[in-house]
Amino acid sequence: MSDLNISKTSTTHRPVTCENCNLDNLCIPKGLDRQEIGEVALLVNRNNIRHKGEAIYHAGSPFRGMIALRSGSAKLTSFDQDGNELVVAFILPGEIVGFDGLATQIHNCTAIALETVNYCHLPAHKIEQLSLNTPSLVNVLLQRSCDELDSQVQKLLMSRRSAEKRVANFILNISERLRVRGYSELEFRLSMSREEIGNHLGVTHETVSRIIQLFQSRKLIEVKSKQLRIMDKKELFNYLQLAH
Amino acid sequence: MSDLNISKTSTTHRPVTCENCNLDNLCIPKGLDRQEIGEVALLVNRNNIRHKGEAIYHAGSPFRGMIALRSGSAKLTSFDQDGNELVVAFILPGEIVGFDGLATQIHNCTAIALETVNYCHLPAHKIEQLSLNTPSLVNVLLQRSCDELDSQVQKLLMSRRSAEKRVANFILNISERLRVRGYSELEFRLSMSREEIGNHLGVTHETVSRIIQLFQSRKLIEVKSKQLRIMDKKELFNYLQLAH
DNA sequence: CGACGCTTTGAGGAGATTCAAGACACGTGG
DNA sequence: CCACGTGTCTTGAATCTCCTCAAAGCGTCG
Repeated sequence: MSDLNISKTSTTHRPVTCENCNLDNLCIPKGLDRQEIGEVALLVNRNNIRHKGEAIYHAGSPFRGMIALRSGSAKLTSFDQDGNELVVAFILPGEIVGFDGLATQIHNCTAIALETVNYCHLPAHKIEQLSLNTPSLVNVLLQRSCDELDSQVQKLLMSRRSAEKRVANFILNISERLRVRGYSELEFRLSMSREEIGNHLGVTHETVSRIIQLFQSRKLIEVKSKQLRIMDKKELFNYLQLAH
Repeated sequence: MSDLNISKTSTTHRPVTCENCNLDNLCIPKGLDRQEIGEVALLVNRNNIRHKGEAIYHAGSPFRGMIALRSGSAKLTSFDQDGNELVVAFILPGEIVGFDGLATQIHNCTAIALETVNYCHLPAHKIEQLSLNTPSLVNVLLQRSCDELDSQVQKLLMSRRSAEKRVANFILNISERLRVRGYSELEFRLSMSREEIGNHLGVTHETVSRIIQLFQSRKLIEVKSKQLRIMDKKELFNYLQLAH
């Protein structure tokens, strides 16, 4: 059972809306005031489910709107002209996808569940509606999309470093994102395959495997299949600073 | 004298504003109606000049607002913790920078002129102002920022291909962007150094140089220092399709 | 005209890939 | 509950692409 599947929703019996969602400080509502959150909440479809391997949306299909993950994890992928997959990002609870369809109104990427996911959906036509009544929503989307741009630049910076540093950074990055979401930062399950990690980082799955074993042999981490435990976070961090 | 410096502004003697700018179908006004363009035009500072090597804004400084290049060219760069430069993008007339400061209100990147540039400036505080009177402006910014995200994904896809393909794609990409802007698509001046090209593509300047010479020896291009002529565009394009 | 920076070219080496094979984990059905 | 089969992960050896280091050529600008 994946750590990411553990339900963290409120224990009351009221239906969960944006107002009482535990992810409100991460997701679309971040930065909106109470009233604005209420307006968004009215337009969001909740409790959509996808199982492992199922797509939330497909590249080439019309813009569906914004998707906010509530539980589980997903990957955002793109395909080149030969059909080769590129894992653009891994998506954790509270994170938003869909920007890849906003500019052209056609999705540029495919979002696929890595395990059972529950997500909220703000449909495309309701975004236009909201942008008239609640202009600050568009501001929020602009903010999030620029956040994405910033993190793309970070990924670009990492892509110039060695395979070891990329893997170390990947582990620390996932760890930090889980921590912010209230999960354990030192012990978690990697819901994606070595192949998908490698694809995302720009190395082969063999290289990922070798580096994970190397980190294990140096007592930086402990790995049993997809389960991962960080044993020496500080030293793992040092890896990123080292020359060479 | 750089091709990019050739003035393409209207030949009338009226001052240039967004309404009669030749770049209106590329820049911020793209997608806005006449009235909205007028509103934007009132808030834009025009005719800002920077010379080669000068910064338009610096990483770490407060968000300046959006910058639209009118003539010349620039590079958008980021720096890692060791001060290593990463060339995130090259900027041509009609293109917009500044998104890197929008999310955090602190610029994440530095924009530097590669030759004398003339740019328009939509100050940060006026953006807030516009977002109230002209909500569609924020929509436009959201569109552009998602465009940027799409093109980042394209760059990510290219970064998985061989150095030769990256250079071929780079040349074709610049060529296409110049064409759309009304410049010659087959003969132009590369305002950036081999070092900067390599940095942007993730290869060394020696490798860029070798590949440019290779393309020249195969009669795909003709290069004299920074001046470049595409001799066989079709064949250059084929390079991208080939396996291996 | 000289000096500096940018570009080109060469030789050797390192890091990551490719190909191949074996180990392990997980889900299915007996 | 265990045996089996498939897909994922690990490990090894050979290869290759690109980098590093070094030096020479060229262009540009004071």
